[in-house]
Formats: sequence, structure tokens, C-alpha cells
Amino acid sequence: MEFKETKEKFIQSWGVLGSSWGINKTMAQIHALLLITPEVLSTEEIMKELHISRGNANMNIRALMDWGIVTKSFKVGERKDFFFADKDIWEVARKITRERSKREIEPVIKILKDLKDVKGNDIEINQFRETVSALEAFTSKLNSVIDKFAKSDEHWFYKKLLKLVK
Amino acid sequence: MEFKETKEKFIQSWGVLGSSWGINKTMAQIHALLLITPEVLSTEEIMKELHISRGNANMNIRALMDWGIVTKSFKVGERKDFFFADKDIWEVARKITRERSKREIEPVIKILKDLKDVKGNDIEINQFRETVSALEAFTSKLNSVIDKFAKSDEHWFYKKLLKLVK
DNA sequence: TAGAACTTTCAGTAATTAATGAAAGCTTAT
DNA sequence: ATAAGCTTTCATTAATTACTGAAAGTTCTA
Repeated sequence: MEFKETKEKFIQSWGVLGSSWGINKTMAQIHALLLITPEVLSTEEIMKELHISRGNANMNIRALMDWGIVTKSFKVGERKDFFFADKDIWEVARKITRERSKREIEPVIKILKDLKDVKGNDIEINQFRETVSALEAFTSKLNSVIDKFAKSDEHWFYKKLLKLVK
Repeated sequence: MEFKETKEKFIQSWGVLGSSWGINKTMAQIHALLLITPEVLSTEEIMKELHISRGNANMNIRALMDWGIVTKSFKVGERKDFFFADKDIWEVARKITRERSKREIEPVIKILKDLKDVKGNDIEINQFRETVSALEAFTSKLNSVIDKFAKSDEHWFYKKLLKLVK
């Protein structure tokens, strides 16, 4: 297989994985492209490589910067912006994890905490309270693991993981 | 707040959480409804409660059964199917985790394993190989943790988690 | 302060994904 | 064998989500 095809297959696959995890396809593809590119890339270059429009490129590059996994950089004598991705996969995983927890899990925990205070003694309400409490307990626990992960350094977590899987 | 509203808010929130994790809204809502309902429900009842069509209800109930988190049951003297959800949240989490790993993570690992064998010595190809290897290592590790989790009983994993977070 | 080089926005459009409901398919009872 | 009661399918339609590209905005240079 040609390197060009290999590269395309990788970008493509990463896009598919992204969409099934709620990250939009183009965002995942731009990230994939930057991950495997040793130098920085301009918006133009990203547009050309992925055959996407300026607006689309701009929006998704910004989203990647918001997530903290892509950084803007400059070249002397050039006015254009250039971009590169953090190549440390653990760091990337930590940032994504943290960001998604903040956006998706934390608001749900907040709602669950409220809802489990519902008053009443019907069998229906009891079942409700029990389920919501169990979900809240689970989700909070999960979130605290995520938080720990997000703040950890690679070696600490890696050691722990090894123990866990052993 | 009325119990009815509380219930609706819960179903609604669970639907939102579901969509951001690649599980379709209705599927998550039916699951939420069954989780908080002490008795079994028929397709009709689910349709009425969530204001959805017969086809939609049927498709998503089947998906929930495929995932192994909802079960069909019968009532003596009735021909209709009834459904209930497994109320054990840990068990549900295990099944979802396992299912998603199988559908989404494992195929990607397979592709990454192939791609990292790309031949060549350009700086570009070296960066590619390095990134893909790192992703593969990370994803495989993650998957083995998931697998361990999926096979574990609650107490084993809970104890491990406690240690991890401590 | 004019205009070139570049970035951002956003209304309109396209693509994707989910939902509907009528029809076809089963199953059971007589 | 048939019809009632129920489930499943799937072509059509609706809703959602993502993308485009032209125009407006910004920044830098001279």
C-alpha cells in the first residue's frame, strides 16, 4: 500500500471513530492529520488535504483549540496562522476525557442529585428514587476516576492500570 | 415538582446524555422509562408514554434487547409482549461497555495494527508510524481495562476503583 | 488611512440520521 | 382454513447536524 493511501485510511478511520463518540467527523480528521504531520500546517493546507471548505476548517480547528489538543503557531516572515497537534497521546486522552466529563457528565450528575430528592411513597416513586440514586452513585464514582485520570501523570496512571488489569 | 414532571425530566436528561454518547435519543429514553418502572410495560404503553410511533418503539426496544439490557416477558392470559430493564446499574454499565468496545474500539485496533506496519524512512513516515503505534498501544490498553471491567463482578471492580481513586 | 492578507461568521444548502405509519408477516384460537 | 391480535419491516418524510462560500471583520504594512 502507498503511504498516501495508508495516511488516508488512518484519517478516515479516525473520523469514523470520532463520529461514534460524539466528536464530529471533520474535527477528528483534522486532528488525525495534524497528529501524523511532523510540521505545522496552515488552514489552506488542511483544506486542501481534506477537501473541506474554509468555514468548516476554521470552525473545527477552533474547536480543537478549545479542547486544548491543537495549538496555533507562527512562522517568521509569514502572516498566516499555522497549527500543530500535541503528539502525546496520554495528554490528549486526558484533555478529551476532562472536557467531555465537564460538558456531558457533570451536568447530568447535577440533575440526578436534584431528582433523587423527589417526595412520595408509591411503589413507583420508590423505584424511581432507587434507580436515580444508583445512577447518581455510579456516575459520580465514574467521574471521580475520570477526574483523577485527567490530573494524573502518565506514569502514575499507567502503573495503576497495570495493577488493575493484572 | 410533580412526580410526573420529575419523571419526564429524568427521561429527557437520559435521552440527551445518550445522544452525546452515540446512543440514539429514543433508545436511551425507552431505557430510562423501563429503568424507573417497577412493572413490565407493553409496546403500546411505551408508545403512549413517550409519544412515539410503533415502528420507532419496536426498533429501539429490539436494539435494547440486542445490547442485553432489556428483556422480553409475558403475562399469563395475554398475548402481548412486555418488557423490563435490568435494574442493576453496574451490570448495565458492563454490558454497554462491552458492546461498544466490540463495535467501535476493536475494529479500530485492528486497523491501527495494520497501518503501523507501513514501510519507509521519511520523516513523514516515521512520524506516522510513531503516532499510530502510540495510539494502538493506548487503545489496546484501554480495551483490556474495559474487558476486565466487563467481566468483573461489582465488588471486585468497586474495590479496585476505590484504590485507584484514593 | 488604504488596501492587502488573512480569519471569522453565518445564512443557506446538503448530507445524515431518526421517526412515521401503512402494509406485510407471524401466531394462536376456533 | 381463517380471522383476530399482535409484531416487524421499510419506503417515505421529518428532524438534526454538518458544510459551504461569500461577505464582513481584523490586523498588518507602508
